[in-house]
Amino acid sequence: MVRVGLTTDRLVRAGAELADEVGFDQVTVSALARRFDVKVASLYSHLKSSQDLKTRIALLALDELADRAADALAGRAGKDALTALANVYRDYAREHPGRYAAAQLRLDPETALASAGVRHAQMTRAILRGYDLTEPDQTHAVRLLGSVFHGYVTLEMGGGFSHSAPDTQETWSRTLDALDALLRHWPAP
Amino acid sequence: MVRVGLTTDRLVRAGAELADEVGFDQVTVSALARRFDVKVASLYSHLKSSQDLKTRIALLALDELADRAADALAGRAGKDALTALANVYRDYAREHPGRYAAAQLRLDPETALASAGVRHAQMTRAILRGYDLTEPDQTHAVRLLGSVFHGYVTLEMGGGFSHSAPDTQETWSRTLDALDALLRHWPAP
DNA sequence: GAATTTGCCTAAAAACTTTAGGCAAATGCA
DNA sequence: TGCATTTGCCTAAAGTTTTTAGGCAAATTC
Repeated sequence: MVRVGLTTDRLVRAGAELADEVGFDQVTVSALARRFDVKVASLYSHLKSSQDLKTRIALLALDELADRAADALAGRAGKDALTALANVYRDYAREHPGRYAAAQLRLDPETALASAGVRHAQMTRAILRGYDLTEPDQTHAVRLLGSVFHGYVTLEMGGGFSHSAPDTQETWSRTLDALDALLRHWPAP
Repeated sequence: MVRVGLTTDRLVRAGAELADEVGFDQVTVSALARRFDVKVASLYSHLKSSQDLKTRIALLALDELADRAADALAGRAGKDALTALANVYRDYAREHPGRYAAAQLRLDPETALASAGVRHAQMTRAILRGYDLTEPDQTHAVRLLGSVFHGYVTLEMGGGFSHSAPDTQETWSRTLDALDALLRHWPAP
């Protein structure tokens, strides 16, 4: 009996690829076993459960996204940085729809805190150093940017914009213009 | 054998309640049958499939949301209307998390066109009549508003904002201030 | 009251999840 | 090198969900 060499890591990476190919909600322990040509039960030495697999894929995606974001932000500031970060999210979602969906998985609070989610918030905050916002407003702005990035990407990928006229690339760049303008002239309460 | 009086409509409404209680992804034909104390197969006279059930719950949610939005917008304009619409989404998501999740279900294009999704876009556009935007910019703004509303509500409900300081109500109202300011001074390309 | 339709049933197959226990390959150690 | 232990994948089996097919009795129609 030849051993395939399964590890949690290989399984999670394969699960992420599977997610991109067939959709995150189609990722199943059975499908993964099939992909490795191995019996289903064998995966349970490496994964606690189906939920465990999904959580690990989510954490992988959050990590990859944070790495890309860190890369993109290096040496940039102001609108340049804003655009770069925004494009990281949008491009990642297009290249890896299954992983992006995974990154949206609701994590329990402890897992969330240990995840790269924290890095994401920090990087968004870093962008705001290029603008002139006082502390409480920075937090509001971090949340607003997160909402726009995530909301836009989700709606665009879900086909929410597909039936109307101006193409979405145009809206995307106008949205970034608008956000930049907003951050430069953040309204008082 | 007493008849329970199942109909597609009752099943869908019960499915929506179930979604709010246990989460949309836990909604299953089996669970629904259990709730009516009826055998699973009996539901298949009223529902084509599990997917069919989910789609119908999504359509119900979109409809309810559109009805609430129409109500809220009646007699309002400008920032007043903007705030009202935004709060409809946020409140609905809080009151009916399962239904709100259902509303995010990806529908096939024909179903989407027949859904209340169209009404949502129209109402968002109606708000923009209170601001001074030319045609292509209106579409960009509709998309931006949709992104912010959906993104914010999703992140807030997913706990994405829960570990930081200023409370989310404050961010929400500052976000609406910011959007209002942005629409009043929409930047040229 | 008989005929038809309708509603819920039993039965059964297929897929996924998860646990328990087994055997052989890999690894560690004298 | 040879033996003991650990590790990796296996078989077996039970539980859940989805879906189809066919049956019987209640409700509706005439």
